[in-house]
Amino acid sequence: MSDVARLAGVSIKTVSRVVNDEPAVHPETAERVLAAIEQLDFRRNLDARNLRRGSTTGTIGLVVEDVGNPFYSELNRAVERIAASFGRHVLTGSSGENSDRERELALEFCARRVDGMLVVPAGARHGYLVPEMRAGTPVVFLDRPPGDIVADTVLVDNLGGTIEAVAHLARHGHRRIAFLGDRPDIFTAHERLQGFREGCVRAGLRYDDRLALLRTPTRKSVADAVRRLLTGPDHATAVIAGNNRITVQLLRELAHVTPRPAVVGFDDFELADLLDPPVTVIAHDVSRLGEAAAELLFARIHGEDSAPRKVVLPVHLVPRGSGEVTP
Amino acid sequence: MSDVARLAGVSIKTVSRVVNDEPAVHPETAERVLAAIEQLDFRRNLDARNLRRGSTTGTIGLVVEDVGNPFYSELNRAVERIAASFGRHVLTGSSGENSDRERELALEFCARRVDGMLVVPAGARHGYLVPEMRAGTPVVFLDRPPGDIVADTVLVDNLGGTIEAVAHLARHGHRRIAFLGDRPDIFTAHERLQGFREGCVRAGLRYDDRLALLRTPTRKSVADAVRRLLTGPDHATAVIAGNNRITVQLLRELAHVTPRPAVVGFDDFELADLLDPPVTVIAHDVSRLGEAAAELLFARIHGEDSAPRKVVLPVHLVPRGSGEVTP
DNA sequence: CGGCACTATGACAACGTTGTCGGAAGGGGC
DNA sequence: GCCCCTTCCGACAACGTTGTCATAGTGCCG
Repeated sequence: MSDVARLAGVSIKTVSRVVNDEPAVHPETAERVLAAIEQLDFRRNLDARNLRRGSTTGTIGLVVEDVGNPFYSELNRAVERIAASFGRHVLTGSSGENSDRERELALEFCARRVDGMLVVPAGARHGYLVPEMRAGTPVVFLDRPPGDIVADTVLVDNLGGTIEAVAHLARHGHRRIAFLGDRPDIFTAHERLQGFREGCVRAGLRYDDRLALLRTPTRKSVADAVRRLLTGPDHATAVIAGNNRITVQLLRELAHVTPRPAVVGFDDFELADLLDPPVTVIAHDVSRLGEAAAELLFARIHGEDSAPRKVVLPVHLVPRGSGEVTP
Repeated sequence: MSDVARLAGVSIKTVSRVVNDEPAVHPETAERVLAAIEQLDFRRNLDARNLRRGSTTGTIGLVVEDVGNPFYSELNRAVERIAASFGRHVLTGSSGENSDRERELALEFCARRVDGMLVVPAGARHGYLVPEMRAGTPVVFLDRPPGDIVADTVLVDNLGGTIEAVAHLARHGHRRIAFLGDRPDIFTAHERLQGFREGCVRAGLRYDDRLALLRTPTRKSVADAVRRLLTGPDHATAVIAGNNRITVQLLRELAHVTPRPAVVGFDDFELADLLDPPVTVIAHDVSRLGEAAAELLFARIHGEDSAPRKVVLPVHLVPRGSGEVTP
């Protein structure tokens, strides 16, 4: 900046005025300064500016499990949209369902002084964020609640959705329904299992522990589950898949299984309607989830200091065929 | 920091030493300082640190068309992986295929002094980046080349892939093949169209202009294209879809069309193998694309200053059924 | 005991901006 | 001629760190 000032024959303060569009600078002087800036390829140093002004960084952090997963990328897009409307940018990170990595990312983002943070928890303990929150970085949790603290949270109705799925299958005559979920330490997986149980009870079915299997969805684990739950003499006639990854793996495994069990998947996914049979899902509005969380976060950033809120977004069953098979 | 220093009864320099893990500080003193830090919830100001050290920001920018598109989100994930291995974070932005927005994002990221930037161009002019690049921010373009400047670029073999698709369909007896692409001003769309033409020539087919349609893929435009190209007396018996969005839209439109034309899609996508019939695609390794670009970028960041490189990654046809239909 | 090396610490300047304040120049009213 | 107001501009301090250098104390060697 001082180089610019020297070249333009003014003081650095005047240069500062020009780059900040402050009034009270003669048009002719401004012109000279702009020419000098152009000539020297001057870029003002944002760090220095922020330091001096104590201003915000203009970014928010977003920690998800995997930015490559369509579910989270849709979330990411929605968050980005809201952030852009508030003139902010988004710093993203994938925890890979690893709580240490989640913590590392979240603290790193705080150290960068993001204006706020959105976190899809991977771990169950979030006390490490309390000092940050107290220090003024608002945090909103989404899709899953924080482990051991109270904070703003936006969830979807996992329980209700799974209950509805069971009811739907029961209405179509299924008496032995299996549930295939993700690791039980993941909140959504746990809650959907609860919904499964509750759904069985409400539908008057005998809940059988051996019909619920909770594992990280890999090709192998799902194939194994199919073998154990959906084939053999005492097999289930219908199955509920606990999330989009599981549904996809499951469909892949079921491609050559006959008779084919009825399937209902939690989370909608692209092309579900084009498969044969089309896949019935418990759908929820992922964009809405991201938007709601981001909007809440910006309310906090702008000073809203009411008690922590807990929002639960509705889900709804989309019947497409795969869940309407009669056993 | 001075508060911490006062509370611990040391100078701020010593506090600085502690937070930076510098040697030559007495363990007991360090303990006192750490206690004070804890008690006061001290967070060091990264802006000041960066200002003083003139250090890098530790972030790289990534501008894509839409972080919500599975293609770009996979790219994003790959970039993030490489960035993490270099201890960097990723700032993402969606241009929405709008060149002004692309420019705005790119310049904004530069103003934030990212260490480097990856850009999937939306526009055709990138002269605006020259001053930034000269000022020391390396930029690597991926998936599409920059418009009017020379810079590092990582592409996939659009031409070869489409030629192969035409050859494949021709081998299965198709003589009238249609091409459905995105807006012609998008590089990949244009190049794939060229490949389509060239492929027709090589396969000894009469190239018919009316069989190629380039539009933004919307429900309506694709439905219209299906009506015009794939039905009626003189209809094509096979169609090549120019990217993943178009393929999906196309499949949706074709769901109830008989006889069903053969289909080959550019870009692989999830569940392509589970559709009926499974969809033949020209596949390329999206993760590899992101990794190659990110690796090149980090080489530049670390001072590699050879001439701008142009990398073209291979594609390969994955026959699955939809392209092997005989007319 | 003088000299030297080493450890632990602090004073101070500097990084590149911007906010505050004050001053010079010019114009207008009395 | 004097005062006051407005417009334009610069000197200077401050933001919160860290690098440089200096200093005091300690232990060891000859």
